[in-house]
Amino acid sequence: MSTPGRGLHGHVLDTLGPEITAGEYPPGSVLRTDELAQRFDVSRSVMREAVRVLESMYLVESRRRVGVTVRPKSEWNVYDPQVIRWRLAGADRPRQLRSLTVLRSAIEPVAAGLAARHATSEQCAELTECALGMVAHSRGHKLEGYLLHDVAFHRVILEASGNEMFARLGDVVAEVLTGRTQHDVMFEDPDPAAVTLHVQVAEAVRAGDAARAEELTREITVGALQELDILAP
Amino acid sequence: MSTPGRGLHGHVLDTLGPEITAGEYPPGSVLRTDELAQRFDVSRSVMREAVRVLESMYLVESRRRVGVTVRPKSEWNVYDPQVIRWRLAGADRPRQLRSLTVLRSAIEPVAAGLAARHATSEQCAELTECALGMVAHSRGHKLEGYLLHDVAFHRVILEASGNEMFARLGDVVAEVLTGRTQHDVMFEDPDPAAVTLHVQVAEAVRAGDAARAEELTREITVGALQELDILAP
DNA sequence: GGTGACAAAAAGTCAGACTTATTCATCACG
DNA sequence: CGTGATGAATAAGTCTGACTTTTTGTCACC
Repeated sequence: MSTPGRGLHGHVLDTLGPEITAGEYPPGSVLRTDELAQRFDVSRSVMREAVRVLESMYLVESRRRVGVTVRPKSEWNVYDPQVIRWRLAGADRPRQLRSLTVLRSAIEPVAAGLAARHATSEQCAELTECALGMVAHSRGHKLEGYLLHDVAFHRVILEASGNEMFARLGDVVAEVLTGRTQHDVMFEDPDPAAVTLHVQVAEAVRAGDAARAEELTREITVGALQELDILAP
Repeated sequence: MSTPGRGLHGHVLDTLGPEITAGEYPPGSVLRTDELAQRFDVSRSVMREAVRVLESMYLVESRRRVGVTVRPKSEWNVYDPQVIRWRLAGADRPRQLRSLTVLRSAIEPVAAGLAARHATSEQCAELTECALGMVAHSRGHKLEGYLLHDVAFHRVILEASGNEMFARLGDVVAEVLTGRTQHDVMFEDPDPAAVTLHVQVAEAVRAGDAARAEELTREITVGALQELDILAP
């Protein structure tokens, strides 16, 4: 995924971004453009472009006569897909995963409710197809296939909500679900109850039952929270 | 409060960003770096830095031999504070305001519930202070003072949730609330019921009653939705 | 009609010189 | 002593021009 190697400045970012988001430079640390350019063996122009990008992510601030200072974590643009990916690849991956899962638990039920109101018939069909795909891959260690349909399912829900802010979280959810399968929990077949819930959500959306779609999705996200030992109220 | 005039490339962005987010260039439009540099009377280096930033916001894509092509709206990083500001300042401000208010309605109740569990005593004190400030400015056309405390209130809630993703939405909520007061609805004193709800939320958080804090906040956000004629389920 | 070579176009890269704002230290003055 | 002005050092900011690389479109040729 991502967009690696789109030029020299991209390569610089692929190294420097993870370093910063991993907290290797404490807030207030000062980097010098010239030194960085030397370190990465690129020209100052290229280095400057990379710094501009980091600046637009609120990871650093460039000031005359001072240098490039690292901003405190609390100011980072944590919704930037690139930042999310860097952090998921780094040391505070568990923390990031928890934050994102809580975010999901807030967004997805509401999105499902809206989807029940706004989904087109094509989207309903896609949803059903995804749910059936999940069922088909729910037994016998077909985790890759299951994941594929799971991701697609949640993507469709978010898009069908008709809210662009929700729709853009599709990538984030995909990242979380993928990470969960690849690294963390879920060593064996998925929880049958979760699979059933997805099927029921698809039904509720098709039926236009917003309240039911919302509640069922809430149950799904509560399950996700519990997997990470995050207590549900 | 943005960060205007942080260099020539910033000035370019202040013009070009709003143009793109306003949809002046349809998706797939091609811009040339050299022409843009001429238009803004800056060097190519400066123009390239600006393009890099636009690229990191997924507004454009720069490809060799082709030029800088504008991406479809569906790919924009709509969570970038800069993009949000540009769009709020532009033509589809109403649409943006609706999206963000729906987002609020999903996030803030959950955040309030978490705040009831995690808020420090200092945060509880701040919250009460904000709520009282709202009460004090709720009558007699003191909209500026009311807004100030309202913004602070929601900021504290989001921060007290302990979730960094929620915390970073403080600026967005501030933007929405400010916009609402300055341009749109709310010509006279705020709804007394809303004021009361804020006080009650502060109480619930202090008491550690997560369910009550969540439900009361949900009522607040439902009110915000209704102000924009967005039907509540 | 498909295939491959060639040429044009635009972004990408680099090096070097110059400008400008900011900070810090020094020093004179109250 | 403090305090404020002065000036020098510093690192980012900017510009220019030359060169490279990749991609694409075209055109001849099979």
